[in-house]
Amino acid sequence: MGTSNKSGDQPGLSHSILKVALPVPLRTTFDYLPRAEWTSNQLQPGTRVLVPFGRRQMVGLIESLTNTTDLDLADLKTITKIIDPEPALSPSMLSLCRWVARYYLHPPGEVYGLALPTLLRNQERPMVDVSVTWRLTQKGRLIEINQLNRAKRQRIALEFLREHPAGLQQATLKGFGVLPAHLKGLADKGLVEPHEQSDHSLAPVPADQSAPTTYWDQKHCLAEAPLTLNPQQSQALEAINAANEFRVFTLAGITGSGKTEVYLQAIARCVSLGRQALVLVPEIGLTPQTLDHFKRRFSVPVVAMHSNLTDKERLDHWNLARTGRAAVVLGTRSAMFVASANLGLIVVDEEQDLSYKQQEGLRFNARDLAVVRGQLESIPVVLGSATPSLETWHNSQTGRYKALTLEQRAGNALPPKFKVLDIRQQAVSHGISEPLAAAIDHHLKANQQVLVFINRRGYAPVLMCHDCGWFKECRHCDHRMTFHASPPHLHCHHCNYRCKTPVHCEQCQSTDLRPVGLGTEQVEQHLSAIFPKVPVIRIDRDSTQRKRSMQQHLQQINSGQPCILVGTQMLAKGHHFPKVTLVAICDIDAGLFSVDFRATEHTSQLLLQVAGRSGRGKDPGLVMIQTRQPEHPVFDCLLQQGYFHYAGQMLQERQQLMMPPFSHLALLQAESSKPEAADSFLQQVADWLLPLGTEFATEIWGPTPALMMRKAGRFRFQILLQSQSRPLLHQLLAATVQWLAESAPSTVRWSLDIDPVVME
DNA sequence: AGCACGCCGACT
DNA sequence: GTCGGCGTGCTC
Repeated sequence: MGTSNKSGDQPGLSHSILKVALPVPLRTTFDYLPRAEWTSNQLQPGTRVLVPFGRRQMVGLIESLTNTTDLDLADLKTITKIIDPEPALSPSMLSLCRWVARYYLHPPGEVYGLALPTLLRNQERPMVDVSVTWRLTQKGRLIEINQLNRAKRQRIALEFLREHPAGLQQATLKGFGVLPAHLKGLADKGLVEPHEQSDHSLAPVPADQSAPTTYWDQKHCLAEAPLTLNPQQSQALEAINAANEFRVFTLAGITGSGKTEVYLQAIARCVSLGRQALVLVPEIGLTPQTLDHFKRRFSVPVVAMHSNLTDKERLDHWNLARTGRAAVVLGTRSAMFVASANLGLIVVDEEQDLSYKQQEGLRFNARDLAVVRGQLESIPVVLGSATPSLETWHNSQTGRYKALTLEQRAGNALPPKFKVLDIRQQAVSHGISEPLAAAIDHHLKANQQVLVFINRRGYAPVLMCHDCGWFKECRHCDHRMTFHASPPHLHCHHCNYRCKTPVHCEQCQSTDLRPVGLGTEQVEQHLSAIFPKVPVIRIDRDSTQRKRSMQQHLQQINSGQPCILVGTQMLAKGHHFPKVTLVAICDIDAGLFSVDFRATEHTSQLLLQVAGRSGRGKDPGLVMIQTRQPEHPVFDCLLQQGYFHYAGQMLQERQQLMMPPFSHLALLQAESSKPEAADSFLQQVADWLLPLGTEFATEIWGPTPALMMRKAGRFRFQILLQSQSRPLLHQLLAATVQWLAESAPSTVRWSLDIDPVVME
């Protein structure tokens, strides 16, 4: 700790120190000095800079300006250079990032890194692509070309440039074998000169000169006519449109009730006011169809933001949004960090979806950040869902969020009928009971399609020795290997380890190894056997790995011919299958009895989502649920009285147990290659934490082994912290993180999950 | 995270 | 004798 020479002691040196965030896993920024010739305009927070760090140069971001430092002023290094002529992050994005770093107790440099496209994170690449054009100088125009006979490429370049007096792009010249070095050679001789030009891909010029900040025609935002809204939809739309400051709306509507149309019209109104909209969809929901739907509706620029884009595409889209040229940004959770110059509305579709929670690194929840960002930017936020998360539902019940409800199915579609099949006394073959098989047959004969849902891929979750009960476990995880039939192999779904199918039992040498339990492959095979004339289409991660296979499957389904769809949750989300009239849920029981206190919530949401795939056309839908637990309250309460009633019941249970949303959780995990290291370290943490529990009104549970103690060859332990006071919990966590960063041995990796949603 | 420095095993 | 294993420590 430096005590002398604090710059703050020196008069006249206001704001002469820059706090720079660097992409290192340290919970601090680093202080640097600017060069004397730089103006404060060049040094605005959010600007990218190159700085010496250790013995290398790193790209960082000016976090703030200050005039004090904890170090000796003489120890500070000087910023090497300013990379961009303007800040990469706006003040509001900086505020969001600061909030995130504080709330999730995460290294600031990594948070800012998330808000920048990869290409800008560690490269010295300019923010906006500048394509370099070369043209001849006066000397280059006049020189006798034979003087370049000894430099063949330079001569070629000069010849080309003489044919194109307006100049040629460096990339074009490269196509003729002229490299930057050759051009540099010519430039050194004074024959050519570079001429910088901003990338034309960012070109759409203001259509209306009187409104220079908007890059589209506000009077003509729509490319196709909106649908007619029913009274409830209109009411919801009006409520959203009336909000001109921060306000969170929950749009709760059963599947098919037309939430999307409400979003689209709210977005239309937002862009007609010249402002931008940010729309978040679940990972699996951002299909080309969704994007097409938006692009078809709007005549203003819509850009996508998701992990399948190339780095260059992401940079371009980011720039379009940042500079206000993209009217709508449609993306997955990471899109919450995309800056928009003039954001007017945030929509989060299917807000309960687990893919909004990042499960490693910075474990943020994009839905929660939507609310924070809405508040920072003073704009309305819409959280839409047929089956809202209990947190969101609770907030809308207590009036913190404004509840909007859609109860009518759009068009003439009727709600599906539910039938619970008690299969305890039934003959069940490969997961399909006789009454279910009969119902499938019936629907197929009526020229309808059938969807069979099993949330497990592969053939069977276990391949077991019939003589002694032995089964193969993963060599890296505490988990059985899943049996896959085509091609035959064993596969660990937790670490991706694969091996050959064993021929005999490793314990008793018996060759009688049998698949136990259900997977999509098995059901597909069985249904093909009993309905040989009907195509059976399996949709899961394995069957859709090839690039266009999902699209091909969807095409076949949309042709409308009778067929059976077998699949995992991939089928449950976001698809519209108008010809499906029967949905079968084979194996719901596993989801009802999990140790995770959120299991019933997630299972009921998934069940209704799958059910919602049926009867979306003109024919009514039937949902058959096979179970050995027909008396479970989920069936009575959820299916008879609906999700909102069931949500109320689940909330009461949560309140009795003082679980979220009636308390706040944080999960501290530690892992190491040797079990003792992580365990004993967490024991130390617990010893340190326990005496503080009372003072900070926080309960400390653990350390306990993680549900799967060994995963991918590492041993995992955890401590769960629970408190009714968010600020106190947070204070305790902040102190804990500091303690951890100082004292964790290098063999132990730890992570902190604030507001965990799945307790692995 | 990188990248150094630093102290003990098998090798051109 | 050295090349190199990864443990520890530091980065404004």
